[in-house]
Amino acid sequence: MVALGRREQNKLEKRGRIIAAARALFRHKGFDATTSQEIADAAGVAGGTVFTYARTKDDLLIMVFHDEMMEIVERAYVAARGVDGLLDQAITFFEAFVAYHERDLPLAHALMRQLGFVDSADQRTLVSELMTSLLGRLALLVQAAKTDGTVDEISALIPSARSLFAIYYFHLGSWLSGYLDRAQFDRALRTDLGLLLRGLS
Amino acid sequence: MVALGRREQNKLEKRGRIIAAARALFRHKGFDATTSQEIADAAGVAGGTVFTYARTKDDLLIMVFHDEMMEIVERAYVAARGVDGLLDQAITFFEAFVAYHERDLPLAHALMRQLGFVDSADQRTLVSELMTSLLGRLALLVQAAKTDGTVDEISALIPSARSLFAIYYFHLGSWLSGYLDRAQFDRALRTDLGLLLRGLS
DNA sequence: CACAAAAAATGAGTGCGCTCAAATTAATTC
DNA sequence: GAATTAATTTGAGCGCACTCATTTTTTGTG
Repeated sequence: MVALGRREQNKLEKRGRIIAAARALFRHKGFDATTSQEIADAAGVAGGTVFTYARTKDDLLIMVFHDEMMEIVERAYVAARGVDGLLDQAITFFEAFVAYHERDLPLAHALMRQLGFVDSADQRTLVSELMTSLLGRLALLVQAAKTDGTVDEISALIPSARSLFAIYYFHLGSWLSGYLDRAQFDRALRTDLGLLLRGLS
Repeated sequence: MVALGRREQNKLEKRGRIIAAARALFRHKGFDATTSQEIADAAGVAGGTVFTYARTKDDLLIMVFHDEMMEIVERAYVAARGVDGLLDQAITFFEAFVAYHERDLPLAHALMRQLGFVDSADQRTLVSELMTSLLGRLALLVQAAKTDGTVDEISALIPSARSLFAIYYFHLGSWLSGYLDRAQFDRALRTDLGLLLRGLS
């Protein structure tokens, strides 16, 4: 067993307080309206301390989402396994994320904007972890749906999972950015995922 | 003929100066390093004036890209028509954008980040215009490649064009965000576009 | 326990995006 | 062409994300 020194303990606990404070404030007041000073106050640390745990306020947003999103991936996978046909499975899978975002659209907007381009190594680590988990689950669905005899390695199915996700992600952005309303989003997603399954030609 | 009053004239010309100044400075110093005051100075207006022509500095970035991107769409279409097979046509098409971004990666990063989520109506207008043009051209390529006898309306081919673009856009983000290097990007793009053409099942 | 070295926290300070009340300029009316 | 109204410009000022020299806390050593 690895004994965490007092220092490590404190840091971990403080980090937790900061993320929790950020989450609560982002939810309650919105991302932009929340100041880093408020987060610091709520976490019981000085203003500057926040920035030793997160390089930017944006990093904080990613941290806030990371844990919750990891759970949604599992929930989405379980839900998807409960339906028949890869198309409906994929839609059910993504629906779990949409439902999650729908509970706090303004924050979803902020996240979308942040994910659009990731520039810090810290963010990349968190997002990579999330994507690996998400694509892995999707790939499992694809694997189970394969009926053509070939027993593909899961890694060979990542491109398929990635393509499904790419299409979902594009439409998600269109919806959150206000190009599509929710009904249009659902329709476009089904259409385009279907197209991917069937093939363009 | 519509006579533009002196006022309209001035506004148009001033708008042009501001965008041109922003473009030059963004290219020369980078987006973040350029201050709105510098743009104002270079355009010969007061600091506040910049924000009557663009609501935010981000809007300015979209404006800077809009015109150039519209041209790239045409160039990309012409280039794509010169090759055979929809897959290679699509790759050639997107390659034109990649080549454009490659000339100024830092700025491409900034744009990517901005497109991730669009919140102002001004931005939405510009981006919509661009996407309509882009998807229209892609749809033309798809139409020309159709050999199955069906004579589809161009609007019926938008989902196909959209799906192609969605996959490109996802990989573009992965590349610009540093998840993929250029070679990996090329490979992933070809793989996934091919998958879309053939179909997952 | 005393002391030194390293790590972490602090908060006043800085620069920049953006606002807005006041000033300027253009259009309109008689 | 003066007077009135409307549109545009202006720049000082504000708030907030982020920095960094200093202080405080923790760990390691004899």
